[in-house]
Amino acid sequence: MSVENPACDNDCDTGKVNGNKSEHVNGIHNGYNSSEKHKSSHKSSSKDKHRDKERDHKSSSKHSSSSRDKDKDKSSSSKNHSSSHKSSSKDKERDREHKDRDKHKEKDRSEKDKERSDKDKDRHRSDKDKHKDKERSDKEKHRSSDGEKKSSSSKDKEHKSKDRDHDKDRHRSDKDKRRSEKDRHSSSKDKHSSSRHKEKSSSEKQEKVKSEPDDSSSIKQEPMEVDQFKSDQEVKRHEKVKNEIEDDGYIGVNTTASSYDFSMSQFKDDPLAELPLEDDSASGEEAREEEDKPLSRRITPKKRAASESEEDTPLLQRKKTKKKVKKDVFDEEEEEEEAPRKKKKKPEKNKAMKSIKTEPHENTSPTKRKKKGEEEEQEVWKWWEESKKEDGTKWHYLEHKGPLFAPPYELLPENVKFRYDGKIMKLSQDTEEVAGFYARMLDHDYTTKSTFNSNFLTDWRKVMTHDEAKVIKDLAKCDFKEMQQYFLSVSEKNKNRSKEEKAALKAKNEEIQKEYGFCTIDGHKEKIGNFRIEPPGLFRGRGEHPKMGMLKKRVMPEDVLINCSKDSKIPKPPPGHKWREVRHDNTVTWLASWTENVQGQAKYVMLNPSSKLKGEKDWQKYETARKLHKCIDKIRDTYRADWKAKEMRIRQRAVALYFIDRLALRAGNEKDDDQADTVGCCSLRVEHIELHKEKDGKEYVVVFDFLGKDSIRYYNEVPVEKRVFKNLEHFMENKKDSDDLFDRLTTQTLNEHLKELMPGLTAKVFRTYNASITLQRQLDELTDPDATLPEKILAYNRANRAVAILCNHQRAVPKGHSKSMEALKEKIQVKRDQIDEAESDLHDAAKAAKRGSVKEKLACDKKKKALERLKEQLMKLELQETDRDENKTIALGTSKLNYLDPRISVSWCKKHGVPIEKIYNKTQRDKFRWAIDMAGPDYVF
DNA sequence: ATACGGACTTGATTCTACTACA
DNA sequence: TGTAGTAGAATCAAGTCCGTAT
Repeated sequence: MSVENPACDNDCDTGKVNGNKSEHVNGIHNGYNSSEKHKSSHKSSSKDKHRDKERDHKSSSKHSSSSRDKDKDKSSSSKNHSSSHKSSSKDKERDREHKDRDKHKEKDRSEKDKERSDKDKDRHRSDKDKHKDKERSDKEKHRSSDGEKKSSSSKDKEHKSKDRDHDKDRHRSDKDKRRSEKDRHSSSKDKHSSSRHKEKSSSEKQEKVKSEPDDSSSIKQEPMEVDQFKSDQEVKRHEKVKNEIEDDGYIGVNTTASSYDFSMSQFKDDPLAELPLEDDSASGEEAREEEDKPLSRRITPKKRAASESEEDTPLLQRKKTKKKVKKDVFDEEEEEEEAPRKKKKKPEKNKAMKSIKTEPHENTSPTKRKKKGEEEEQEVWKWWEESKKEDGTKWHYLEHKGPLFAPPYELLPENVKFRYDGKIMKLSQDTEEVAGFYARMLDHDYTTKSTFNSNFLTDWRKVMTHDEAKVIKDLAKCDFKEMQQYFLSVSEKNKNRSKEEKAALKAKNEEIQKEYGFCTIDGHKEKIGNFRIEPPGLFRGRGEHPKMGMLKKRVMPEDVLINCSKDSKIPKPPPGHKWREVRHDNTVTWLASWTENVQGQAKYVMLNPSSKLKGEKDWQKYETARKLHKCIDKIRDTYRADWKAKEMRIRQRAVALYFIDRLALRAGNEKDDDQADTVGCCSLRVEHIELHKEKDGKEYVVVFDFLGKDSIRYYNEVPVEKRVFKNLEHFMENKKDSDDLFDRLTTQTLNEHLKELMPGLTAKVFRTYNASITLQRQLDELTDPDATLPEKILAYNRANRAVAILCNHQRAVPKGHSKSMEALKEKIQVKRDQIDEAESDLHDAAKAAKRGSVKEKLACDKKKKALERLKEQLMKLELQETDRDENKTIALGTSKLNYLDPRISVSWCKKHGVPIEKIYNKTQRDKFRWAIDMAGPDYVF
């Protein structure tokens, strides 16, 4: 199947290809070492590496499960050199642990194999086959032998036979291979950045448009499916749900949980889709206005720093021009709100803010909400009912207590020894602290990676005393075992704390939260998101991060910038310390910041998502997405037309945009070599796609396979239009695997172009837009107004899931998943038996009732009711089963929190009488308070 | 033009607290 | 009452995008 944006279904073949997301392996492709990567200044090196990696990963995936096991064994024995000779006692211990883990893994593996093969089977099935499946009973399915499944799965495309655990194992072993391979390659590493440039010019010459038949006229507008991987359970559920519900029109043509139908006609019927594009001239003017903004009006940090005295100059004026544009946009959108919005008089905020403490502003409309239990009444600031600030400043008054620093290091007890080369060694405080960071991670896979180990050792030696550094040179000779044991025992002790201790601790934490967790902003008390400064530790990059294992240093007040109102009570640094700087910049939202030493990036203390500052921005984000909805047709027409453009630059842009729109890919900024090698749309390389004129019965299939954000694998097989396909072929001509696919395109140029199409439009808006519109359409499609509450919730989760799949949001299979599924299944079986029993009981009772007395009739009624109750319970359990299984590898949270316009969910809840608590938990309700308050049942995205 | 860095959002993982169950 | 499992919260890495410096 192709996972794609259902809203953008105007172009491709009807078919779905069985790509699948289930095996987008989570961050686990990191298994090869790239410690040398950052040393090489040539991008090609990392790219080559990546190619190697992918090659490996392709070939390795061909392994049968047994060879995988072998690999695994190999890997455990072939851990990198330095870590392989850790002290023998440690090894034993770890071995034991590994064995335990392996046992579990083995179990999991066999199960996963089964599941995977099921999935694979399903995935590759033609539609006809799928229909056959529908007819097959789940019992039959379960009976079918594992072996059979395996053999069928092994025929499947290699990629698909993966899941996280396997990958982890495999990669660990493949790592070494890769390393050696890489080394081999490294000598021949091409400096392709320069070669790429050369090629650019050469390919420029080739870029005459080949006259292709205009196939745009033959756009197929048949329904397109976002099909997901199907599993055993899905088929099973499919049957159940289909039988029970489909007749009622509960679910569309294909009722598989994972196959959603999206039809263009539906799209076209959308009244909003037909709305004319916004006035171009107006938007052009806005853009011009933006451009016209004098540089002098803009604030630079330098300026800021240079002129502490300048603080008083009205900052609000500085960004006025820009913000005016924003404001216009926003206001315009606000008018479209169907939720009645009482416009309140704008409070005068910038005067005498000092005097305002935590009292709610008189002009705001706080409502009082009684929270359950002891919780006192909480003021709710309905900022969304106020008009927006026009001047672009983020606040007028800001007061807070400053960040909370990590607790100081506590020395280990005397009896906890560190040994080097078998000999006890007393470490200095700093050295011991850093050693402790490593000891805590001993159980983690990280410590088996040589990049991690070498980075750690390097940084560790930096904090050592001269004498220590003279001795400690080989990590393999270090024995952290006692330290690790100690930490484990401490955490064990913490777990077993008495009630009183726990209560005391809780109280203490609440106290801290009370003191540091809130700030006063424009007269309102608001929650801070992360008031704790990150404690020191070892950097844990995701994927193959060249800096993993480096020491994240302790942040001192001298490193911290404080941002607050000049006239506020300025937070006091801890005794004996000073802040690095106190500034009063109300054009930013952070309260404190510091620079982290590993990547040199700024870290910020910011407000909680429930705050006005964050909420307003969030709201605005969805408004931009809604605006895109109005001109999406035109934009799609534009990029389709651009596929035929003369200029390569424009064609590349158009094809990239098509991917971003249809597949919800991320923009894909350029990355440095000292980061993990991951890509997005604009940074895709030739090696990341494969073109198939024909694949699995589909024409013009593009296979994407790359590591995206967080090194999460994106794998998708997508049938595209011929013109896109031809363009891609053209883009790939005369290029090496490691060359950029879109060599004339950067995120900047793409976004510039998008800005011209619609003010405020950037690549990421497409993700938001497509996620939200998908949710809305899915909800419309999947919700049966007459369904029971659990069914409705299942429908919601499915709609949510469709989005998560579109966005490729994955998670590791929860630890006890298979176990808990089994338990659930057992429960269901028990329930079924009960129902059988109840049915026969009822049968008897009915007979008796026919003959007779009132008493018997009553008994019969009673039995009837009991049976109904049981059936209801069964259905609930079954729904739970489906939901849980479908969610196994998919993370719903991210899309719920970041991509789905909450008003869609809120209106759905209101329309269908679903309590909002069933959809949003407390934090989410806090974050989306504005939406809950504002959206009525008729809200349309 | 492009490199760089600031500010903010997005995202998976890890920690913790709570809940359901034996 | 203790425990396992899970949901929710916290954490912090890794993106996007924008403006400025070079």
